[in-house]
Amino acid sequence: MARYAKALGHPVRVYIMQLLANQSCCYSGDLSQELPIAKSTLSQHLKELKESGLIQGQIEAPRIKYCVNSENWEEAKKLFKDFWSL
Amino acid sequence: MARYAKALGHPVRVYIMQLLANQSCCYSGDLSQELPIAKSTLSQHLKELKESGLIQGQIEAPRIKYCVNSENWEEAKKLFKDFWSL
DNA sequence: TTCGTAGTTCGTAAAATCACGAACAAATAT
DNA sequence: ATATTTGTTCGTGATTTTACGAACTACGAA
Repeated sequence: MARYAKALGHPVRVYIMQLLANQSCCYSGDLSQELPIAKSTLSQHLKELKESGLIQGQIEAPRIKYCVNSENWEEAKKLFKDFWSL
Repeated sequence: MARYAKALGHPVRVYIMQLLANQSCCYSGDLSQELPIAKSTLSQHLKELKESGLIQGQIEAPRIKYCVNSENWEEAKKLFKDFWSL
């Protein structure tokens, strides 16, 4: 729970997850264009999201596709659902 | 959203909020007994929860009663509910 | 008034976070 | 073979977080 919450504890990461929650997958480049941060900074945020388990990345040709990690996403969802009594 | 998530990004603070979610109010001393951390550390966590808006403290005789800040709690609840599509 | 209780604030230190540019790796395109 | 695109990793700082003990404040009890 705290691990997932921590991962969502930064506006950029919330933004990314909201995007992924809608379209389930995206490329780092897409994010890079929309967000006013350095590529390396973005990469770091993606890494943190990956380490939290919320997302996973798969190589696809020249770029990397980031997707929600469904299993952990559902786990987190349940934890938060219970936490907020939803 | 990120602000609330960040506040919940530590096990001790999650514990405190889970407790408060059930009984709505508690004293720092109660927490101090249950948690294996220094009083000052606990005080800091409570301060962060206060600054995030999730709780509020009111002086009551010699001790301080911490309660859920209902308004912000509901706001956070809604934000998370929407975020997770619950 | 003096003591004990409850809790905060201060000072300190170690670790983690956030952000950037530069250098790098891997694949594709020219 | 060289250049371009895509993204990671490295090195560096500034800031924040986490944690502790010690000192302090405020209140009630003896």
